[in-house]
Amino acid sequence: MTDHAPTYASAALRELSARGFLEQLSDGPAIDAAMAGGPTTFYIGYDPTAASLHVGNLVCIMAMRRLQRLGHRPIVVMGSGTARIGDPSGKSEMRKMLDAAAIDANVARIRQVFARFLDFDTPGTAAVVLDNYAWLGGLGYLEFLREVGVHFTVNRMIATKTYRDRLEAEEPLSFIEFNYQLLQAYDYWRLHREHGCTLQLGGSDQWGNMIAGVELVRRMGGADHGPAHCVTFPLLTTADGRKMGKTEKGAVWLDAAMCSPFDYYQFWIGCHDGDVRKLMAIYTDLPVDEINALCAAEGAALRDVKSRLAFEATALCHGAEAAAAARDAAVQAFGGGDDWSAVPQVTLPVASIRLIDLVVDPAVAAFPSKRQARERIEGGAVKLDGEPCREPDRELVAASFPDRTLRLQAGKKLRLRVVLGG
RNA sequence: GGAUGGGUUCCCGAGUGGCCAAAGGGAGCGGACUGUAAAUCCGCCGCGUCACCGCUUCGUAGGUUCGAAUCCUACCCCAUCCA
Repeated sequence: MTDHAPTYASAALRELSARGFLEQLSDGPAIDAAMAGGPTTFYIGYDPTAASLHVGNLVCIMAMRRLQRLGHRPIVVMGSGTARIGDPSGKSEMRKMLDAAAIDANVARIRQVFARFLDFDTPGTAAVVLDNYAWLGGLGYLEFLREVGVHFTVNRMIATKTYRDRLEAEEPLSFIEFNYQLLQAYDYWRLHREHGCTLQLGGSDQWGNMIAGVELVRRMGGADHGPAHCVTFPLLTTADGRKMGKTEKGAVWLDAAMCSPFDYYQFWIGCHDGDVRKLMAIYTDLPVDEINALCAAEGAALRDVKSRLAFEATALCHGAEAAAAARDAAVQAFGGGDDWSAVPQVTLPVASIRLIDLVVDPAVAAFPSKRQARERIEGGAVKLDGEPCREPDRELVAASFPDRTLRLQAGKKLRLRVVLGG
């Protein structure tokens, strides 16, 4: 990826390249020239198919942040319209269709995430959020076919990876999904025409859809703002080849309600040694030189570099205060401290409970089944207030703990304050 | 349409009538070690108040048998080859 990195004239591409963002460019030299020549309006689309974005999506958001800081103008497109269709890219089965209410609820929550990463105020480069339902919602079928449909050949479409994979696997590709690419291309055309957008960014699985947009803009004769381009970013994997951003508990969400700052911080600090530099380059604002200097550390010193990574990343997403709290909590919870005030807390509405029942309670969910919980407890995986407890049947009585609160430690990762009674 | 081989627990993959909840490997989890990392070693790895008991599982539905993942029947799906 960084093998023969070309030298770019634009600060934008130099920055993205140096930080490991670039995967494919529709026309590198042209993009470089355009961005070197002045502010470029670019966009990324997000389909609100979940209530929050996760760290996988964050790659693109950080790229937007980088570009905005270099004077370019971001447009975030919330795909309320396209979410009603479902993008088949990278999926082997049709996604279940979402109803309008669910989509609207998702949009409302996701919008808030962007406020943390992008600047919505500075005149000239302020980010804007648009919703493609605004132009897709009222689209007339005949009109759309005549205006847009004529520019696509089915021959060409089924040759693209997204559709070809599905067809070759002989998995059903519904007609509604087959239309997805046209709608995304149409988004680009509208943004180009009405907002002067000349660059689309996205994950590498979006290449086919994005190129379709680039071509549509050209065919629609929209040269007013210069040619349209697109750039993709790599799908990040960890040093041992796993998809970035997944943990045992699922995706690492950016919404504090779905993934606490404490857990978010833990996600970063738990990364592999070999990933630290790459993650810092993409997920923090630290200058490349500083990252290189930090990552020169070896052995145990890398631990401090990781905590820096975790702090920076958490601060961006949840604010410096929450990040500091997460860091302090981590030091306490994993460093043998007693002050767990910043560690996540759950309350169980009972005056007493057996250890095994506690540990399996949905609110705690330390282990997947009672059988395993029993085995783990007997194997010494659980500590209460710092003391190992190997008795699954031990009755925990609220009154015997200060403030009816106990510090629960289960396995390597889970740290929780448990309040009994309520 | 025909032939042959196959569908096994998260994945790969053994198992061809009882000793099979099902070898082995991977992943995962827990413990030790450590740097909340890696490597290594040990343990666990369907569910259940749970050691030697019960329940559910080996493509689906039936059948034979005291007893089946293993045999029979039909059906579905996959791979390769032929037309």
